[in-house]
Amino acid sequence: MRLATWNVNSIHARLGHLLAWLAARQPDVVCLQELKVAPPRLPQAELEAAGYRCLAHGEPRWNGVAILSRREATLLQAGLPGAEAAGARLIVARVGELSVGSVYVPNGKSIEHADYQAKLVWLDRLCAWLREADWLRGAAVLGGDFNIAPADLDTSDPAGLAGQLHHSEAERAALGRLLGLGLHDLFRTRHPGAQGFSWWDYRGGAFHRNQGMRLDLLLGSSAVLEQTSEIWIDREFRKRRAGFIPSDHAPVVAEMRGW
DNA sequence: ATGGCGCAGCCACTGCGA
Repeated sequence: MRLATWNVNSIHARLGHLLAWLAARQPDVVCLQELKVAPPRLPQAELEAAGYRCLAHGEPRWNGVAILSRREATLLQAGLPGAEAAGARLIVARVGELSVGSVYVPNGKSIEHADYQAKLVWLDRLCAWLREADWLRGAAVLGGDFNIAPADLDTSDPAGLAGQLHHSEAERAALGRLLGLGLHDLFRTRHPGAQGFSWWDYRGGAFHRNQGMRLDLLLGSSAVLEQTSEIWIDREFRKRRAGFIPSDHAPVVAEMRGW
């Protein structure tokens, strides 16, 4: 089974790119973030024609998360309870024996901004909700844009950006508490010393210069880690291709023996 | 000249992303 997460930066603007990627990579389950579309305007027909069911939690203009699957999927949760005002940032579904969550953590703007404190509160609420979640105890994956560079290896300028947004101790501690629930950062676990970014700024030729961060993570339970044979970042689809403007994020893809 | 992006929407500017 092939499972992926991808912040598409608007599912409408990216639809042609997304369909080309689905056809090329043939993933079985995909966590999407930043749909930026009201639910009635989701491209359900195009996704179905491509062979994918789509469970989504969206709102106009901002945020929005979805889970695509080739198999039947059952919705377990749409929205983080108690954090609805922060936007549509969480959806959880069951696909066969596997539970899958797609998450879009608030950006935070800057460590001086009120949104940064709201980001930390949101992460604490997610952690508290997951602690009580039955679905996390079995074969489970939480995939998405966590908006945190987990360690210095995951950013192109660890000295210059030390303590700044995505790099602060408080953000990394919050991510650490999520991992403390029994989750594993699949990329880091399988590639302990490798530097692999998943986001590059649109500006300044950042992708070409490989100035980026690893913000997009697949966190798996122990049962999932045992079944993960490979995990890789699909940089090909961050490149500008004929007729397509890419997202500023690349897909992160995991290969699993089970399910 | 101090930016060399891209998205959606009460649409020609603004807010947001990271």
